[in-house]
Formats: sequence, C-alpha cells, structure tokens
Amino acid sequence: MPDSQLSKQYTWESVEDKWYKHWLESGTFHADAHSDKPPYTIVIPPPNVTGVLTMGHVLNNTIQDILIRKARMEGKNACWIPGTDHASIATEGKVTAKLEKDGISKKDISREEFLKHAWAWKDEYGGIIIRQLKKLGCSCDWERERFTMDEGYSKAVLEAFVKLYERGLIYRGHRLVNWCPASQSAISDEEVNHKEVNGKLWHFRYPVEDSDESVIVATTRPETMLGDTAVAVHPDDKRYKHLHGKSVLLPLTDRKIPIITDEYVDIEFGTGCLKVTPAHDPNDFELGEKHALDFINIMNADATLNDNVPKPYRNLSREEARKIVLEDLDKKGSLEKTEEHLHKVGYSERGNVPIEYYLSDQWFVRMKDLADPAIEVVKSGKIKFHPEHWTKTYDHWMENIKDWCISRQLIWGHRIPVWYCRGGDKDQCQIECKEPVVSIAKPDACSVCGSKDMVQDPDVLDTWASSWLWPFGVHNWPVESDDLKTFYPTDVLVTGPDIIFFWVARMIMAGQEFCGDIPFSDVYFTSILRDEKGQKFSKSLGNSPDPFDLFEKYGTDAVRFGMMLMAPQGLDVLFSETRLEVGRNFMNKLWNAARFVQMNLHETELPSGELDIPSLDLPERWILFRLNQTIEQFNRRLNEFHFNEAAKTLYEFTWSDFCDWYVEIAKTRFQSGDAAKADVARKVAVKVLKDILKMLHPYAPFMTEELWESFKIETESNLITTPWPESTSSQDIQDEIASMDVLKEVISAVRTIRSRMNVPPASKANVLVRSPNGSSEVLKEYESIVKSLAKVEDMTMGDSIEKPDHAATAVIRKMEIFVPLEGLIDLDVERTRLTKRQTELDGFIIQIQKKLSNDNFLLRAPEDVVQKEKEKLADMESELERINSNLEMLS
RNA sequence: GGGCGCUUAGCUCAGUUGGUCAGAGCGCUGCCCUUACAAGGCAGAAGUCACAAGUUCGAGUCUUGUAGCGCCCACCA
Repeated sequence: MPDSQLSKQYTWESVEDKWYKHWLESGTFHADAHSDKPPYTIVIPPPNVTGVLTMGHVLNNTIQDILIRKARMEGKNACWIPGTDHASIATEGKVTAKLEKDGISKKDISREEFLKHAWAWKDEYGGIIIRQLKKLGCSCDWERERFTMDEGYSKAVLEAFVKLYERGLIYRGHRLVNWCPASQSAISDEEVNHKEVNGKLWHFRYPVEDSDESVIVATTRPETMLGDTAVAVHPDDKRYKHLHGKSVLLPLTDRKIPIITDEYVDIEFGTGCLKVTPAHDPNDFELGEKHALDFINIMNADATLNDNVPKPYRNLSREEARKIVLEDLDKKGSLEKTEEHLHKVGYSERGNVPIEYYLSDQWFVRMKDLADPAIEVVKSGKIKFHPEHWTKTYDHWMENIKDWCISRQLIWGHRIPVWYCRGGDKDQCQIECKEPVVSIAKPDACSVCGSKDMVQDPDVLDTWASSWLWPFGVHNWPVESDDLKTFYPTDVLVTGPDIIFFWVARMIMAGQEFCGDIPFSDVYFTSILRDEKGQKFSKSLGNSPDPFDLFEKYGTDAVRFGMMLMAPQGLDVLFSETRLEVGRNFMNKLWNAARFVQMNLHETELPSGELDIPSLDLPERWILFRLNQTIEQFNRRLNEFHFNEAAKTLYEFTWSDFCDWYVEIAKTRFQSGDAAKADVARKVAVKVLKDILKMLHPYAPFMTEELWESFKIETESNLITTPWPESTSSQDIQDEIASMDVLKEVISAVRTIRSRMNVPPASKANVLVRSPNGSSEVLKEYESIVKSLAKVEDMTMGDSIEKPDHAATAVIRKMEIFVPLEGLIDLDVERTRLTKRQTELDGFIIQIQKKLSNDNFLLRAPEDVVQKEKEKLADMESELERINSNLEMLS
C-alpha cells in the first residue's frame, strides 16, 4: 500500500542514489556461477582506465543495462562483467605529459620509476569512469570488476603469447612498420588514420652517370631522397629503354644509385620514373627486397635525420630537412618544377602526427590461420551481427587480413615474455643464441651457452593483444574455473562499429583459438553519435556534452530513455538536447499517471486478485488487449535489438492509449458512483500501470523502481527482480477493438466540431445521432463516457432523427452526428470542413473503383484483400452520400 | 579505385515478411491553467515517400540505373 503521497513532479535527485545503493546492498547485481538459472552474460567493452564518461558510453552502456536487466527479470542468471582497459599507448601518453608538466622527462627516469608514476596515475584516475557507470545505473556485477593489468589477466595475456609462439603463429621480423614519432613506437595499421592533405608534388632532376642526360622523378616527400637507393622505371617504357642498367648520381650526396626496371611503376604517372627509398616507404621496401637494394634508414626514432645523411642535414626535423633539401636542390638547379597535389597522409591516431614508415625489429602474429575459422562462424550465422550489413565490412577485412604487429616500444603494458642471451662468448652468442627464449618466467640460463645473463625484451604488447582475450581473460583463463565454465561464451557484445577490426574480429579469433568456442553469439553495433551539424562527437572538437550535466538537468532515466528513443539501429544519431526533453516529459507523464491512479486507490489496500476478462466492459477489455499487444510487440522488438522501436511502442501505448484514453475513461468510472465499476477500473489501471513499469524498468530503472514501491503488494519483490511480463496468446477480439474505435471516433468528432465552431470548453453541447438499425449500440451502452469526454449534455439516438436547422455534422461509419449550435454555427467553416472530406473521399473512391474494375486484381489478389477493398468502398460511398446530403442542406 | 549506408511533413527520424485513407517527436496555428500531468489537454495545418525504368493485380517497401550526401577500406610516387 502506498504509504506516502507522490509529489506533483518526479524529482530524481534523491531517488537515483537511494535505489542504486539498495540494489547494490541487496546483491541483485551479483551472479553466482553455481546457479541453476540459465546464464546470460555480457562483458563490458572495457573503457580506457584514463577515460571519463562520454555520451557514447551512455548509449553503449544503457543498451547493455537494458539487456541485462531484462534477462534478470526473465529469471536468467544475468551477469554483466565490468572492468577497465590499461590502454597502453593512450595512458602512457597522458602519464608522460603529466611528468613533463612536473619537469620530468621520460628519458631521464628508469622503467621502474615510470611504472610507479603510471600506477599512481591509474590509482588516482582509474576509478572515475567506474563511479560514473554506477551513476548511470549500470547493474554490473561489481564483485567481478577486472582491469587488464590485474595479475590473473596479465598471466592470461602472456600465456596467449606463449601458446601462439609455440604454434608458430608469432614471429619476429625486421620490417617496415608504421611508426609514431610522437610516442616513438610502432603502431598497427588500424591505428593509422589517413587524412587528405593539400600537398605538393616536387619534380627533381637526377643526372645520369657518364651522360649529359638526367631523369626526372616526382615525390611528395623530398627529404626522403637522402635515403634513395635506386630509381625505377617500367621495363616497357620506351623513353627509358636506353638507360636500363645505368646509374644516376643522387644530388646532395656522393652516392651513385642504379636505375632498375619493375612493372610496379606506372608509366602514366608523373614522368614514369620513380625514386626508390626502401627504408621509408612500404612499396619501395618491396622493391628493395625484390631487387636486393640497400636499405638506408635515415631517421632517428623521433623522426629527425640521423648520421646516414650528409652532415648539413643531420639532426634536422623532417620538416626542416624538407625545407633545406628543397632549397639546396633548387640552388643546384635540380628542382625541375613544383605542382599542387592532393594526397592522403597517414596520421598516428594517438599522437596525431604524420607517421613514418620505419625499419625496425618487431613481433608479429600470423593472422591467416586465425582468421579462417572466424570468417566461417560469421558467415554461417553462428555469430550474428546487428545490423547485419557489418558482416560485409568484417568479411572484407578478414579475407585480406595482414599480419599484426603486436610489439610496442612503450613501458606501460604487458611486457613481452621473450628473453635474450647477452652473456657467454659475445661472438658465439651472436651466432648461436640468436633464437630467443619464449617463456613467462625468466629462464635460468641460456640453453646454448649456459650464461645466466638473460635479458627480457624491452617492448610491451599492443593493448589489443590483451583486450582480445577479454571475454575469457576476465575469468583468469587458462585456469579452469566454474566461472569460466558458466559465463563463457557470453551472449551478446555491444560495441561501436569503429572497433570492429581492432577488437570484435580479434576477439572472435581469440575465442576460437584459445577456448575452442565463439566468444558471443550476437554483436550489436551502436550508432555513432553526432552533433546537430552532423559532426562526430569528439574531445578535440569539444562538442560532446557532459553526461552529468544532462543527468542533473533531465534525470538519468530521462537521458537513458531519450537516448534510446533517438538511436536507431545501424544509423548515425544526430544528438540534440531538446530530444532528451521527450524523455523527461515521458517520465513526468508516467509519474503523474501513477500519481492519479494512486490517488484513487482505497486508503488501505491495493487491489489484488485476477481479473475475469470476459466479464469486463469494453474499455477495460480494450486497454487490456492493447496492453497484451504492446507486451508482445515490445518483446519482439527488444529480441530483435530494436531498442528505439521498443521504446516507442511503450511510449505510445502509455501516452496515447493509457493516459489519453483509459485514464480519462477511468475518471468517469470513479465519478459515476458505481462502486463495482470503479473497483474494476482501479484494478485494471493498476494492472496496466504495473506492466508498464516492468517493461520500462530496463530503460528507466530508477523512477520505475520508485513507483513500483507504491504499487507492489507484499508478496512481490523489488521491480529489479520482478518477473518479466509475457504476452498471452491473444484471442481475436478485432470486433471489439472496432467498437472501441467507433466510440473514440465519435468523441473526437464531437470535439472537432466544438473546436472548429469555437464552442467554449466550459459549455456543454447537445448531440443527436442518426443511426440506421441499431448501429449506435455501443454509444448507447457507453453514453456516459461519450458525454464526459466530449462534454455533452444530452445525447439523442435513433434512426429517424431529423437534422436540426443550425447543426454541424460529422459522419462516423453509418452514423450521422449532429451538434446543434443555434447562432454559433459558421456556415463557411462547416462547408469547408465537409468539402475537404468530400474531396478526400472522392479521390479514394476513384482509386478503389479503379482497382476493383481491374480484372487482374480480382483474379490474382487474395480473397480477403479483395473483400476488404469492397468493404472500404461501400463504407466510403455511404459516408460520401451522407456528406453530400448534408452539404446540400447548407446551400 | 573498391565497399557500405542514407535520401519519407519546416527539423530529426519510424515504417518489421509488398495489400488496413502514409506515422511519431520537435516546431507551427487555434482554444483551454477541465483537481494526474502547462514538462499538460483538445483540435488543426503540413508529405507527387530523391529521380527514372522494371517486376507485380498492387511498390515508401523488391530489382536495376541516375543524382546528391555520409562513412569505411586501398601502396599510386
């Protein structure tokens, strides 16, 4: 029984924290690995430990919370595993920046010291986003919170490395990698963003040796010419046939480099003559390997030029070097011309500086063998993507997968479990001990020379080489445990399509490789959030609103519900704050509907007991039927991951059917003095309201739980663990729905006339209904409802009613509604109204007649479709007839 | 250069397997503080469903093409 009156407006400040605390303390978020209930598991996409909550997180985590709360109410063993990611390169960047602010350079401190600072940073900021997720209402199993550098998790990461190495899927290679000069580390292809840049194409003249001739090459990166080791032309290019086998003299250096031929060269582009810089360009690298060219690395790790270039250029930044190289070439007359040139430049995602292609020793994962089974499970539908079209993107990437560079020249992360011998006889070791030892623990001694001087590889692993194990790493795989058995595989992954390659694809590969099973069966890709101008929300643009400002302004439930309402499946969402008002207004609407119902309850008791539906009156049967329909549709849409449509279904039912119609009807019941009818209306209203609360709870957990408290009976638990509503197999009561529609249409028609004719709301009108052979049965039975909702004084019905002189008319089905208006009637308005409807009907009737006179339609369309058209035509013709006669009377 | 997606009311978008007069929210117009709610109620105006062809008895919905916009992938110096 409600022990306190609800306030006039929903105020969330006190409610949200109260319930979150209560849920937490009562252990409702915790899942037991030994439960009999079927498990339903989600692992959170672990936010960066340095992160703060963004609107993207709000969207993503609300969806997960909806899924997990629904599963919990459905009686499943719902387990949502939270945690954070160490985010190697991002965190290291932040820590480095902070140290620099404090006057400490990363270069000047030891690895151990840096790690100390990094952990301190993690301890200080690592909890922020977790607290924020709690504020959002996320019902995670916080007892299972994990961090990707936890002891057990780290072990899993290293185990995975060792296993892959033993299977021959990991190798060390001296290769050209994407190099971020800002963080001075290798990065993967996926961490490079290509931006279109207005650059220039410079043409240089390289003199041919022992000749007056010269060749002209074109480049967008003049400074790399210092590392050129060849010039390439197409073997069939007639212009250069006579130069095959000759050499050119590289300006600014004293080097002589060969002219080689390769079909890779595009005859059409530029001069058809290509400068080759094998150590600084991926294509040139391949040419270099193919033609056994020299690889001259001309850069330091920070992208300044090194000692492999002539003195004047050493230690210059690449930008300065470009300038000076161009000046010097120009002075020498080697700069032929300069053209404007639009091209793409790769930028480091984290460092936001142009990347270099840099020759270095790195660790790689051979991806092909891992990719094949992962392609298969998506193709076969064992893993389903929502929306489905992302499978194409996935396929394309997987089919063309390249080896994955997983080593990073960073400190914060999982250190690569590889050991090198540094002892013994130096020369012998160079030859004999080249094979490193791969092992989690430090080996006692070198197996070749016996030296105990073993050093660990200084690099750490790419963050994604840890997070790809997340669905089972959280259970300390490979340790066998009940948790791992119960909660792996998980059910659904909710994430953004931007990390489909980084994370989703790799988790699918890891799951199968290490656990022999897919990590999840459904992947829901969230929308990308944009502002009203269509720009992506981003920190650098500063266009992302602070979720907490919004929570405060609209209430967390309203933000959650509003977000879900505006986030269609698979499309970008244009976020606008005014749309959250819809959510807030809805919360308030429901709050007040509940308040109204509560106000009309008996003092001491909530209605209980089953409703005997067949014995109920039409409006009650109707709203319960609509409720059942709504439950059915709501569940179906949620099961299809159509969160916005489910929300809309519930919104419309609650606002339009329940509040606008049923609650208004219930008012007439309460005021009628008929205690039995009032009692039934109370029961029905409470039943409908409670089912609305159940369905809405996953979207708006706080307010629904608060309202539930007012309506739950003793045997019921808190809403969070109350059984989920299921639709009953709905009996066919279409006729009754139609009757209810007639009732509603008559009420609306009278209201329209009143409004159009400016009848003051306070004054009541009389209504006459001409209804041939008892077509107004429903009206008679529910006369009091019509009177009340349409503000009608007297209602006269019969088949021989005469139209009064000054009356406005409406036609509903076979009924003619007359509203006598004495002097109030405006003939022009009346004529316009009727004429408009007349024109509409004319159009429709012609269309239907056309259809019905089409023999093919009659022949081929299903019987019921034809029948429906015929009925439609008859109805419209009869309505038109009545409209026409009423129009005639006006003239 | 490939791939994917979008184009429905002034704005933002729904529209499930083709067949109940094309829907919602915001905005707009009129009336109303009718004791659940003015964050509200009632009523209203507003759309040749981008364009073209095709399949079909029937297309916003399926096929193809065209145009515009957006995203992803790709080594053209």
